[in-house]
Amino acid sequence: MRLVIARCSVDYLGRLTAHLPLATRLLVVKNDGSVLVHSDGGSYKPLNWMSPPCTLVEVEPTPEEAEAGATACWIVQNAKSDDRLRVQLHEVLHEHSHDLGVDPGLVKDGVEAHLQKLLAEHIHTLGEGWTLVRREFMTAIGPVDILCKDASGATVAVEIKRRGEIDGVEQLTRYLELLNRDPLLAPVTGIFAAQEIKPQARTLATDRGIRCVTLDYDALRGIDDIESRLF
Amino acid sequence: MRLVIARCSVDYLGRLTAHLPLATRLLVVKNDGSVLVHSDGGSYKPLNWMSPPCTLVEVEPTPEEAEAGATACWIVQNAKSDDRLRVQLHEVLHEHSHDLGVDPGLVKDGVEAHLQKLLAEHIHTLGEGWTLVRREFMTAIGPVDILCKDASGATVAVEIKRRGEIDGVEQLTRYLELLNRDPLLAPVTGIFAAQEIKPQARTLATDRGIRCVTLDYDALRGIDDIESRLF
DNA sequence: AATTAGATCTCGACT
DNA sequence: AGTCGAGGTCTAATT
Repeated sequence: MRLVIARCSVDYLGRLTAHLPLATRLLVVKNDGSVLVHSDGGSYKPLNWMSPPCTLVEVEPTPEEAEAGATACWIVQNAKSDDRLRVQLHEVLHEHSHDLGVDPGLVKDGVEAHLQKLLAEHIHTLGEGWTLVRREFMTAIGPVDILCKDASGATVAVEIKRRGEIDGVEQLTRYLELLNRDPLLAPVTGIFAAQEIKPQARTLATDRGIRCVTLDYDALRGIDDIESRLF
Repeated sequence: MRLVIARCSVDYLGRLTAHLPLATRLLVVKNDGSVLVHSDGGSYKPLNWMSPPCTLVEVEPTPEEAEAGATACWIVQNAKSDDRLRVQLHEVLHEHSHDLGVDPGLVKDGVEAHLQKLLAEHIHTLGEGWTLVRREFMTAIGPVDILCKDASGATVAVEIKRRGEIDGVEQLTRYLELLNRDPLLAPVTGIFAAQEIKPQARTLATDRGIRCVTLDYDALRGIDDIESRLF
């Protein structure tokens, strides 16, 4: 990894064109040739970048660029597309290279998968006497998160999201349409379950007769802990 | 901006929990307190990070952490949520601070807006004798990208995407439903136009009687160039 | 390899 | 401040 702090201007040419005027920025060149251009603010997204696989070549600035003050020019070319980054270096203020080695990588504990597992294990939180049919119930257009039956034995399809938005309701609607064509299952009703449900999504769901349930992740985990302590 | 290359381990606690085992990484601390943890590969996304607004405090490692080799510990706490990053520093290999100042920001030239403009200007590419009604035709649920009339005078709503996926078809369907309630416009048919249309989206659109059109950005630009040269 | 759904999405525009 | 749509999305899982 090579770190350069420099006064520079940057041009990107590819799926769009973008230009960064002359300013002081951090340039990170990774081992795979990829480049990040960061300013001293914003979030983790760089102002500009080139994704691997790509190659960096250093060229002489054109007479016009040299006239404007450029001392060097990087051309970063993507190997698969014709995306290209052109960095004009005017003044290098700091430079350091270091070999980091290979990273062991991130260990994650997901949320939506965990929510699905917890809710499937405690399906009675949806209603007294409810029973699980199965998780990831397969249909022609994809898996339904949870299929279960209410106390009367009627089928219910549950769609789970971390944040419930309008496209989640659309997705569940498509599943319900399909499931209701199956005489062995019909009539199938729907539950839209999420940690947080956006007002528009709630309105659309309610309008379509889909029940909305707000999931409390910590509470579900709590139930889980209590029950695992009991048994 | 503060750059640190160090052997470190990182834990994130917030919307999910994640752990990075001990390894050599780049730590970037920006002026607003935000932190990026980068390895020497991957894309522009850091292995782990904390978005602003947040504060970084350096604390003594716990006895257990010190035992394991930690010499310092950063706690990066988000100011609005309870997201938190804990960085255990085992060995600092390089450190450098630099004031970058405020960045003038990125100048962009978008694609979807440009596609919409080009198609509106050359609406006849959709069919002989077609005429533009208007771009961004406003409805109660949002603007339709392009409203036009075919050679027979029938109204057509066009939804434009760079990449045509299923939710774009859903969006156009909602517009068509609404537009067809207006007796002055009905019957309104739909065109789903994109540089690239995913098979599932094409199937759904076709099933609903929506015509799919693949847009050639370069060709449209070409027509534009030729016509501007002619006139 | 291609497709799809999720993301600690991020980012901007608009209400 | 919240919502919505787009992204040079990126990324991981699955077909």
